[in-house]
Amino acid sequence: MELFWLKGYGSTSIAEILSRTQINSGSLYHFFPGKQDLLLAVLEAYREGIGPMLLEPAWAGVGDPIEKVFALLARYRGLILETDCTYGCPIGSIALELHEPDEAVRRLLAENFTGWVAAIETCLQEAGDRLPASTDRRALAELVLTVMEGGVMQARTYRDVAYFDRSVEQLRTYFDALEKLACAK
Amino acid sequence: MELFWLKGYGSTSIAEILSRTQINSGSLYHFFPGKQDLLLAVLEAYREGIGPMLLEPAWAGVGDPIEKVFALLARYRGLILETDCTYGCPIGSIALELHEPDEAVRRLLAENFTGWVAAIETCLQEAGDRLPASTDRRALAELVLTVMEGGVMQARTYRDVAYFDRSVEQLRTYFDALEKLACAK
DNA sequence: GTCTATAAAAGGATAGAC
DNA sequence: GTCTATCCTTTTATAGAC
Repeated sequence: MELFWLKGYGSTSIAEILSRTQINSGSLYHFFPGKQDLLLAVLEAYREGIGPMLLEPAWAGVGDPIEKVFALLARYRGLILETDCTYGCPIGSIALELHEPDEAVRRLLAENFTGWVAAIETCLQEAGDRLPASTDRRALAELVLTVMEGGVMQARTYRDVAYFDRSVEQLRTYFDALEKLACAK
Repeated sequence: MELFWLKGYGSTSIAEILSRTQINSGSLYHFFPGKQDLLLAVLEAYREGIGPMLLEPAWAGVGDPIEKVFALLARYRGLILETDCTYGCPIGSIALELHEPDEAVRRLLAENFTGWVAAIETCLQEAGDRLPASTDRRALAELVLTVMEGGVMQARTYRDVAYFDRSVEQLRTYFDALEKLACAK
């Protein structure tokens, strides 16, 4: 999991995985028929971890549903800082690295996005009439993912978290405008 | 250029480049000392092509500066459709594929983003007081790039252009809100 | 500058004893 | 289930004649 995140799927060799885990070739291949099966397992682990490993820590002590959205983005900001601005979303990176993924891999990538977006969408629904009734909450939740992925990509390319911050700040301005619109009605 | 776009940098072999171009190994290495030098040349070509190959075609017949922003996004929508929703931005894909790029590569990736964003920023400045004076035009231009990259990533992962469309539609709503704000003042 | 042949290493995966 | 040894392919890059 960590090697695929740090180096990417293609650039991680089986030899490196064996050395890192102190496992022998025979044992690994006993459980995982091929390298791609390792990727499938990793993507399943990410999917299962969205709640307990990502959202719950990010949302500890945060009750307001709209603040939850920005608390999650703040968590990514922390990851960017912790990695000296080299952070890449493991799902997004693999989604762009693999140009002709197996259908099973593609589906797991999509399921990861869907799980993430669904959690945000729930927040936006909890926000009720603080957002305009006309707002497509799913589309807005997808925009939040878009902002995270696009912000992470630019922060990493420039090695500067300010690129992430500016996109998030624009998203905040958009939310403020939506709240104002909902209020006016 | 095309092979790196279609297959990624790591998954494109020199042998494939030789076969595709009908060039022999000796000739290629005479001009390009190593594979990475090919990547540098490709990234320079993309940078030089932003205007003539991307913006000018996308903006043909479009005068309104804000419509130019969405015309460019519409161009990407066309690319997504032309590739059966497998389109990946060549710059963004390589930015996420390479986890420890050479400084020269990283800088060229950043320069590509900067050129793209600068063109959008110019549009936003041309929009003048149709946007609030308080709007950070650079940050907003970066958000446009963010939306393109995030939208392309999701459309590709889901193999469905609707994911791109929804993020762009949200961006449009944001622009509408900004224009309304500017008008009210 | 271009050609063919090939080096040298790294890659994923397997064999077969234990 | 785990161990060591190794197979076979692919990969980037080079050698050296022309």
